[in-house]
Amino acid sequence: MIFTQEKSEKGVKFFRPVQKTSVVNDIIEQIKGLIRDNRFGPGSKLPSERELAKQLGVSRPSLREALRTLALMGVLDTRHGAGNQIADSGANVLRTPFEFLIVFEQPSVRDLYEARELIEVFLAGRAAERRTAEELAAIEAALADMRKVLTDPDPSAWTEPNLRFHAAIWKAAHHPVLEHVLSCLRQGIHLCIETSRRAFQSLVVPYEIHAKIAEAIRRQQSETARRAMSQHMKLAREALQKLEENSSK
Amino acid sequence: MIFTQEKSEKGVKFFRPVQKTSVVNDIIEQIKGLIRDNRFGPGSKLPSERELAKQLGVSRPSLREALRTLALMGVLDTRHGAGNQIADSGANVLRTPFEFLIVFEQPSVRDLYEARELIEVFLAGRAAERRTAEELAAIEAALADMRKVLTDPDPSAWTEPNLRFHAAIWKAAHHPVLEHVLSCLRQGIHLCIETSRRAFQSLVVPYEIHAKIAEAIRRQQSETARRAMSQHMKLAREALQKLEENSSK
DNA sequence: ACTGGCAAATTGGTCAGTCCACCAGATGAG
DNA sequence: CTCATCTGGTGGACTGACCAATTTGCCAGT
Repeated sequence: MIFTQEKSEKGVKFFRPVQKTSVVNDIIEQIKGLIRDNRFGPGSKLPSERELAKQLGVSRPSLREALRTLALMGVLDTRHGAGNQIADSGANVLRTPFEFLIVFEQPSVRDLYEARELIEVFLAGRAAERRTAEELAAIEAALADMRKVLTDPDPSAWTEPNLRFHAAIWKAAHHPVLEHVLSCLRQGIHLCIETSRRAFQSLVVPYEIHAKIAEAIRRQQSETARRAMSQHMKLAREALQKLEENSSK
Repeated sequence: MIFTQEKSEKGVKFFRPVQKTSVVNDIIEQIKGLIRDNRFGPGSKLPSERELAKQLGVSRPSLREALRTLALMGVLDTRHGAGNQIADSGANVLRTPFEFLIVFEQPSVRDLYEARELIEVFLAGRAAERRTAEELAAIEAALADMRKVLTDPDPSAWTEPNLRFHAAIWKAAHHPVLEHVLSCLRQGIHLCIETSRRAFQSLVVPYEIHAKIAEAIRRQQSETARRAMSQHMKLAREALQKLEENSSK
């Protein structure tokens, strides 16, 4: 047994001159801690890289490795010429990692869709329970826009309000974690949404389902919202499946 | 106005000397592509940093920023002295980002638990449908170990087989994406599992529920497995809630 | 011939300094 | 007062160097 814990502490007056595993990991942990303790709120600006490097007692390249990592993960917003600042929300934090997850596990589209269905139905139910008046308005506004483009010759006009409709429901559910997970899932099967949409001859049927969902959320009927969303997912899944069968023929 | 865009291009004949947004982003995209196309299988070793930097036509610091990011996301395993190698699986890819997500959104424990419940029930149902004989054996082995420690004076002995039991079910569900998401959720509420476990006077009741889940999975009764897991989650949630009430008093 | 330990080569970890591109606020002309 | 321009600050990227950990293989001792 060796007892050598008391290293002579230099007169450190800055942050904490690194102690743990690697310099970069330590920097990241420190910044994470600062965010957690609300020392840096979302959107607040960090000191310049040169200044921060001096305070942390590390070189700029090392600091940059840490900042880059955080930026890539969506924790920081880095603008050339301007500075680094904490991101406004954790909306993008899962994006890049999720892409790698899909690259690694290479799940089937069907599995992704089932996961989406699971969470989407859940959030629809919660949205019916917790939506505020403003959030309901956003949902119904998106629905109205969907109605407008029902007869639009360009079917891609449907995409934007459709996306907005679902996103509004997610927001109304007040569950940011699942919201972001779902957002990543949706991105993973984005192509499939596009293709399955084309499987419908008419947009009238899907529109009516969306309207049913919105109605249930308006009346705060959780179970009805869940059923309607479930029906929506089921139809979309079937359309997707039909498309796969056609393409495999 | 100065027009100085056409720098003389050195004779680069290696990979592709960077084209897009930033150097680091481009490197990450290239490596991601290499993994996706199975040019680098899981566990395979990358060239040394100096070599890779030369091939990519970038400086070592830039390359290191990229590698560091990938390492922190769990895509790469970096060992000092040895080299960089692709991770064995995407198991850790979401870990760190998820921590940041929780730091950012600061969700309530209740919300996290609801999310866990949602996915856990879903996976239990799938496990009943898709488990292989080996996976069932792993589940029942964990259950047997849980039975052994029922009378153990040290309540923390319960934790390990309990964790193994759930992990075995996740594996048997064959849905890696949701499995990893759930794993991160569980980690986020890890403390709560510990505390809620202490809320039970006896471990007999929770053991019986686990046995019920395993039985349903054995008989491949999906809906029964879902109901049992749902019951398990409900009890744990109530225990957690009771604990919160006591601590707030 | 075998084995154990030591040393050199390899590779990641860190640093200092330099130059370039970009953004923003100050500054001066209209 | 308005607007174009300039300048200081900031991030982006590179070079070169040195340190530290690991691996490898050679060599001495058995």
